[in-house]
Amino acid sequence: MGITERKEREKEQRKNAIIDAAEKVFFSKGLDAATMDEVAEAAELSKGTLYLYFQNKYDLYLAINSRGLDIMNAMFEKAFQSEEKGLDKITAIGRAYYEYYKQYPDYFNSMIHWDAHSIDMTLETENARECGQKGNKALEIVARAVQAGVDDRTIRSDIDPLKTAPVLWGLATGILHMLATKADHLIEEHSDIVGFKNQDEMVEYAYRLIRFSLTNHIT
Amino acid sequence: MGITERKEREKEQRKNAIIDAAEKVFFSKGLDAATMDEVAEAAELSKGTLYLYFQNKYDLYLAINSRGLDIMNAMFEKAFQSEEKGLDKITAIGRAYYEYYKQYPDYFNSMIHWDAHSIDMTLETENARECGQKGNKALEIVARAVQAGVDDRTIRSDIDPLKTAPVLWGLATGILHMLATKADHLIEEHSDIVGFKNQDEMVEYAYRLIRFSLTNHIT
DNA sequence: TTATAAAATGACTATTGGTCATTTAATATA
DNA sequence: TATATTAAATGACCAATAGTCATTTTATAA
Repeated sequence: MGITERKEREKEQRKNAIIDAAEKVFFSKGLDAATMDEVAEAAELSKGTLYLYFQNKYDLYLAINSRGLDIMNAMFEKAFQSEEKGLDKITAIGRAYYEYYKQYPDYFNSMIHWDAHSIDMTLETENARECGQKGNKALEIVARAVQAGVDDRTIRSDIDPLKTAPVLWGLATGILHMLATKADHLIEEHSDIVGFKNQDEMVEYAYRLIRFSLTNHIT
Repeated sequence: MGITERKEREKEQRKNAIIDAAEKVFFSKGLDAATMDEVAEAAELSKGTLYLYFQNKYDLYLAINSRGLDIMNAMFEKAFQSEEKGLDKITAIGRAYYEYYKQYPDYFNSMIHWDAHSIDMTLETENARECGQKGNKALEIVARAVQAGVDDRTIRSDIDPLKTAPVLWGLATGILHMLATKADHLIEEHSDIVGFKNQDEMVEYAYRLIRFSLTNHIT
């Protein structure tokens, strides 16, 4: 009898329905301002039910973030596949990261909040673990791309993939964080300090710099 | 009569005493878990008094962050002065940033929270403005260093200081954020993905890469 | 049809950010 | 010095909300 399976499936569906509702509420109001009552309302469930599926408010937020990471990793995989050469794979992943930021700003922001929260709170839930694993997966994709670049000589041979991948990740994340949190203000209000017309230009410039550091320049 | 001046001074002192107390509480418990009652208790004042000096909890947190930015900028200025050549100034500032992260991890973390908060909440208080200005000042110091490097030819002549400064800032911040939020976990638990023994090594590697991208390599 | 198990509910509690009428202290005035 | 006025501090209070749990409802098994 497939009753257990069906129930399992329904449970998963309900869980996803809650996450759907939570996205709407959290993304429109922000994590702090959003209330669990509002999420319950949006999900057409009672508040108590939410806590049958998620340990607490932040655990639910991590479930949202986990979804975002899936989308991001899918975009990374696609970018990886789309190019032949290692260096081009890296560039493609970098562009995919920027695309992710632009197409899914709310998911991207959830990553920033995840980061900030990890400083003073470590949650030991399934969602927290999944987020961690998916973060590692992103790193692995980058590492594979760097390795490919070392192998096909499109990047400098003295580059260590296991060192370069996390560094590239940090560098790109730093730029995109800046876009998400400060860039617009700087570009619009402080053109005397920041010489970019828009975000595209800043990403292009930053990526070119990074790319430059990976390639060989001895003639 | 200097009564007004003295009162002004006392007000400032009280404000600082509150920030002192708030640092202890916020840094030990984290922004969310800390309560205003605890801050009041630590400051030996009633809770109501806190709100005579700060608009709300987060405004008080920004006052803490503002202090951190002062320390950071002072370290940057010192680093800038410590070297003759532009490229060395940039390197020194980068190292000062890392030193700041290590010596004042709590202040550094407050910057991360500031970032994250700026996504869904913009506070229009004096402390918020001060933080913004001090952030810009950091950027200016970097820009001056880059300009010096262009002038003395220690960095590539096609580098635009007003573009490069914010990018460098984003890159370095990205690396240090990673150290603050993920690096230890990655280094200890995922040595198969991340090839660093410790944080020092990661910063060295990342900075070398960035430095490489600023210098001339045509023989 | 009845018993059992699973899922959902929503009233309730505890916590806490923020307020404000009242009190206390400091300064100015007579 | 005594009194009036202004400034600073207080803490009881309120509203909002995360999280709980005894009770009810629904689904499944006997």
